[in-house]
Amino acid sequence: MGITSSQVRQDFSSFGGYGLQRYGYDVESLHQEIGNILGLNTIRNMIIIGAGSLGQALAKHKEFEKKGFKVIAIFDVKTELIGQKITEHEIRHLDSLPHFLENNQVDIAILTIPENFGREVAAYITELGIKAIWNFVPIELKTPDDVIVENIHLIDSLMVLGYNLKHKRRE
Amino acid sequence: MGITSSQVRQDFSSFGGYGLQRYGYDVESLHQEIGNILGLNTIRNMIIIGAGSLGQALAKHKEFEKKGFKVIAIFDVKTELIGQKITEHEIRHLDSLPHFLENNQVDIAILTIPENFGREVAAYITELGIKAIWNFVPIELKTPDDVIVENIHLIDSLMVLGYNLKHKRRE
DNA sequence: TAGATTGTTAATCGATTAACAATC
DNA sequence: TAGATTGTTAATCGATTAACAATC
Repeated sequence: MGITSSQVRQDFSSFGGYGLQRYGYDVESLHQEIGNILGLNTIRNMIIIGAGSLGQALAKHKEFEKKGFKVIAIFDVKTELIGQKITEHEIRHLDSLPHFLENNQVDIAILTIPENFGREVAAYITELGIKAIWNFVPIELKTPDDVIVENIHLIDSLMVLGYNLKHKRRE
Repeated sequence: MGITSSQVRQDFSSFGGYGLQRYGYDVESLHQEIGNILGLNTIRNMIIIGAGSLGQALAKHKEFEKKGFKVIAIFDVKTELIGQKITEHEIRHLDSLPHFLENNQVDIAILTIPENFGREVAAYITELGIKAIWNFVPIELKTPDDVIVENIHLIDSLMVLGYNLKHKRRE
């Protein structure tokens, strides 16, 4: 992974000692422990907001659930999409979100909507009590202090790649 | 964007001076200049390897081309996918890649294949002369020194979000 | 000229790496 | 006990922030 042994030990020790001097680490229990730290043993319910091709692709992705991240609903505003089925989920209208939240625990909202709706929808869902956003919209969301945002900015990543390609620089 | 004015000036000055003291920056020409640095005015031809839902979603994404990143072909190995149309592109068999490369300039390969094929396919395409990989496979690719890799590790990002959520920490 | 803002140097901060003592 | 490897302290490195002189 391009990481030094020093860094590995340094990082592990932030969370406590997991190894046995002289013998090394027990891979099985270390793996388990890291999973605990990351909270992989608890199930997180996620909703997808924006049922475009990216939103649909994420809904179909199977790897997330294996790590405890479960998609429980998909929302959009386009009437032609409402009712359509993606995997086992019918696309719901965003207007039904407040009602949905009353009856379901939602831990994370995945934002895969067009750029121009980004701020508006982010404000809407945080007002409804969403505390974590996985943001695929290429903008910096301004959210209340207690809301956690994790960004996936695809175009930024691609531009970094383009820059490195132009300047022939690795990573 | 949560960046200090110091950092902005520091970063700009790495590439030269673009501002006028006392007056500030001319946004239009600065924007143009940053585009030049990132190479946004040159067109990059990209191919998608792996026509699953994620690969298809990226093919349909319109924002990349606006920044000069153009998808010119999609490859897979699943026979039932070959010939199927995604936007204007027919899905081609990966075996036809060498022939395709003889007749087309490819700057970037987008890897959206299952994890277990990651290393094998990366080795295959770098051997064929691909110099840049936008890697969506959740592994660290080992590639020759002159190959540029930019990773999008979705599950890592999601786990970071999960961690921050558990420990109630912002960004 | 006076003043606002850039460009640049210096200080600070945090993360990575190195060194080494603790210990199983 | 001897030696290998962890855990931790110290050194290094790079990036961010602060300070300020240059200048339009």
